[in-house]
Parts: sequence; structure tokens; C-alpha cells
Amino acid sequence: MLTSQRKNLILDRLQRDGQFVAKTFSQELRLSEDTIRRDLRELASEGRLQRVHGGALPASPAVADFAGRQRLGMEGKTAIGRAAAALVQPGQVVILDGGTTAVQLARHLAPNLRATVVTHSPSVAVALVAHRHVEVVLLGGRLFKHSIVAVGAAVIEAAAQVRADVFFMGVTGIHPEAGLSTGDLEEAHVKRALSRRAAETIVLASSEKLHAASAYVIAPLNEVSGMVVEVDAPEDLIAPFKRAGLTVTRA
Amino acid sequence: MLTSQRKNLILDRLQRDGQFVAKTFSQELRLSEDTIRRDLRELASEGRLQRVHGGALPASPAVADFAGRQRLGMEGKTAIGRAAAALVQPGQVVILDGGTTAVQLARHLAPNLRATVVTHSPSVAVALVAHRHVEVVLLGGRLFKHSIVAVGAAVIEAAAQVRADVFFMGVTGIHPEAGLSTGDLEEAHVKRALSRRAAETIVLASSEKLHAASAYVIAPLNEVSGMVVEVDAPEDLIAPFKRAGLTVTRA
DNA sequence: CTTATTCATGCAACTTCGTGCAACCTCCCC
DNA sequence: GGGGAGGTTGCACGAAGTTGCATGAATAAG
Repeated sequence: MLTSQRKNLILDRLQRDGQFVAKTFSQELRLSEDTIRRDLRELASEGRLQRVHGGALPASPAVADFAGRQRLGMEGKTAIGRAAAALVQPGQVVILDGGTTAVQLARHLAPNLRATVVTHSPSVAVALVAHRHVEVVLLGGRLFKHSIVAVGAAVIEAAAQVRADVFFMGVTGIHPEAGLSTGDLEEAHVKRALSRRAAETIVLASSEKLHAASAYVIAPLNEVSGMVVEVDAPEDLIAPFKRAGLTVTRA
Repeated sequence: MLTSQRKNLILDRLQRDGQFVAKTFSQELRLSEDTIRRDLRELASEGRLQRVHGGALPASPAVADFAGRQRLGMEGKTAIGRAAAALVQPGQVVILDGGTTAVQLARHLAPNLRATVVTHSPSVAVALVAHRHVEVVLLGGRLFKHSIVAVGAAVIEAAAQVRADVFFMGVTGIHPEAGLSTGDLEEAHVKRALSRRAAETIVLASSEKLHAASAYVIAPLNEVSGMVVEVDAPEDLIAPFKRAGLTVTRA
């Protein structure tokens, strides 16, 4: 049996059964589990299925993708969210970006805090329903499922109505020279627009984002006033940002 | 059964029932309670559900808040959602209201359906992230937490950009003489505006809404083209609407 | 206050995972 | 036909993940 033939068979099974167990299949084909696992790994890296312990599940592109990212470094993101939440002052108008870290921020806002949160992320909006005293303003637009945020001209237009005190921005890369960047052009536009509607911009930067750069530039570093990083972020990665004048908060 | 599959199942149950009992589920799957509890702990730490003594509740107290409402007649609402989802034709532009029934509708859209959904409900938007082929447009505005929908002039303005084929509306009352009504003035305005942006309006009417009237009028009956009711809705409550020319679909 | 669940934790047995490695195959060029 | 490059496969082994049980703490219910 050819490798690619076997891979197709795996995908067929996955579609048919809604699940795929590596061990069962290896016995059925009388091949070692290693071979099957290798196939699964490759298919997963092509995004054609979602790898899980023991086998695989169908790839539901956006969700699984997002859920996967969500699990990664959840601890650090929660800590960053909590620390950033503490930076919000009573009565402020805050713009909150999308992403898991932002949702954690929303979750950890002090229960008695009175503030207004403006967001283009439906997830953040839903998370804030739990908060008694926070007024939520949702910015609408086309939903970009990969990140679960609204994007496009509509968001930018709606944001123009807002003057906020601070914008908490998520990025995929923050680099001393390259500045802030993210993986989607539309998202980069929206982040830039939101940044310009706030007096300050604070970047939520989990460790893997430090000194990384993605395809689309959002803004140079000098448009950022601060960043929140994990408590154990290496000092030598942080130093360049401090030199650039950013206020660095450790979670 | 794969671990992650089990976790998905837990989340599904939670969505479906609005609650989750560890012991019951462990017996059902013939696994130790420890395993289930471990899953719950992990899901809780990812913020995907809210851990409580004995089991779990939906993550966003948003939904938990709903949970009271949600558990009530959930079966009927799911059925209505499914039936209404079947009314959507490929390629249509659909406006979807907020509320539990609408979320069920979103969940039950045929997986291969290509369509555009316009909504002012962040919950609906999040639910549709899972759908591969549906384009989602989010209407922004101030978030009305009780119903988890955006309301206000911004929504109405954004809706003005849209010409939809059909609007699926949730109400708190539909009455032969009093027409459609709901419990909040702002919401009534928004529903009316959305209704005018669609060629047809179809009301999602679980049994307790029939012949009920709430404080704020949305529109008279003649602006409605159809309604979806539970399969066992009493014929004598339905007859007046049929006489008024509405197409009644039984779930 | 008492009692019965339910919970978190540590532990041991077991399974599954990733990596490096060697054997083997196929294809292609000489 | 010889031989090398590139790819595939199975195995070994240490790492990581999963599960059920025991224990004592925490919680809900009467």
C-alpha cells in the first residue's frame, strides 16, 4: 500500500467515524503504530486533521485551531491577563483586542470595577456579560474566524466614534526593530486603527511573541507605551523594549 | 474513546442541558469519576466551563445566567432551532436575532450550507465560528447583557447596510391582536429595524410565547411572514396566526 | 452538628508519543 | 548492472500522557 493511499484512507475513516484511533488502525493494516502516527503527524501539520492523544479528530479549521492555540501556554496567558486587568483604572474607557489573552483579561477585571470596554471580539463580549459593572460596546464587522474578531472597514468606522484611555493589543510578534506584527493583513489594519483611538497602547506579550516578527506590520514600537510579559520572561529579551521607553509589567 | 473526544462530549452536554453532573456521566461512560473530574478541572482551567460542586455549568455566566431560562424548554427550543435552520436556502443572506433559540438555529445549520449570517448577537457569532462555510457579519453596538445582544443606534445604522432574504426573530410574546412584543424598549427598536432589512420575517415561537404579550411592541402581525412552533403546540393557539396569513412550520 | 458526597492530590500501572537509528525500497543516473 | 540519493518502515528507548485507586480535606445536606 502506498503512503498517500494510506493517508487518504485515514481521512476517509475520520470523516466516516468522526474519530480515528491509531492503535486500531495499525492492527487492521498490520503496520506498526509508528507508521500510522507518522502519517497522523504529517496530516496534522498540513491541517487536514486534528491530532489528539491516541489518534485524531476531524479538523474543524477555525475552532480546533483556536482551541489548540488556547491550550498552549494557558498559564502564562492567564497570568498576563490578570496583570493587565489590574492596570485598568475605574471609569476608564478600554479597548480590548481579541484572542485568548484578552479573554483572560476580561475574566479577571476586578468585580467592582466600573469601566467601559470597547471590543471587536464577540468572545470578549460574551465573557464580559458576567461582569456586573462593565459597560460593553461591541464593534461590528465581518467575522474573521481564525481569530474570532470582527474586521474590515466597518470596525474601523465604528472605532472612529470612540476615544479610549487605553488599548490592550494582542500580537503574534513584538520585535525591537520590526515593531508589532501579526499574521493577517486585515487584522493588522484593525489593530492599527484601534491603537490610534486610544491614548495609550499596551501589548499583551506572552513569551513566544518576544522578538518574533510576522508577515504584516501593525506599527513601530514608538506607538506603544507599555507591555505585559510573563513573570519569567528572560531579562535580555525585555531589555531592548525598556530601552525603547516601554513600561514593562511582569505578570 | 479518545480523551479529547470525551471533553468535546462534555461541552456538548453542557450546551445541550445547561448543566453537567459528573457522577451520572461517569456511569454512562463506565469510567471512574476521577477521570471525569480531571476533564472538568482541565476544561475549567481553559475557561471552557465553570466548575461547581458535583459537576459543571456553562462557562460564561452569561450562558449560566441563561441556564435558568435555557434549561426551561430546551428541548423545544432545540427542535425549533433545527426546524428553522432547515428553512435557510443556500446562498441566502440571513439575519439572526439573539437568544437561546437563535443559537440553536446557528448550531443546526447544515454543515455544507453556504450562506451569510448577519447578527447582533455575539453568542451566535461565536457559535458560527464552528461552521466552515457560513460568512458571519457582526452588527456592533452597546451590549445589552440581559439578552446578550448589541442594541442602540449603532446596530440600526449598521443594519441599514444590509438587504437580507430572511430575518429569524425571537420574541417574548406573539399575540393575534397585540402582534409581536418584547420586554425591552431598545431591543424592540432593534428587532423592528432588523425586520425591515429583510424580505421575510420568521418568528421563533416556543410554546410559552404563544398568545403572550410583553411591554414593548415590535410590530403588528402583518409584518411577519411565518413562524416556527413546537411540534405539539395546541392547534387552537396556532389557528389565529394561520388565519392571519402566516406560514406556520412545526418543529 | 452529623453524615454522606464530592474533591484534590499523590501514586502506580499502563499506554501513547517523539526521536534517533538501521534496514530496506524505489528511482534515477552513470 | 552498479550505486547513490531520497524516502519509507519498524524498533528501541526515554518522555509524556492517561487512568483508577487510596487518602484525607472540603463541601453540601439533613
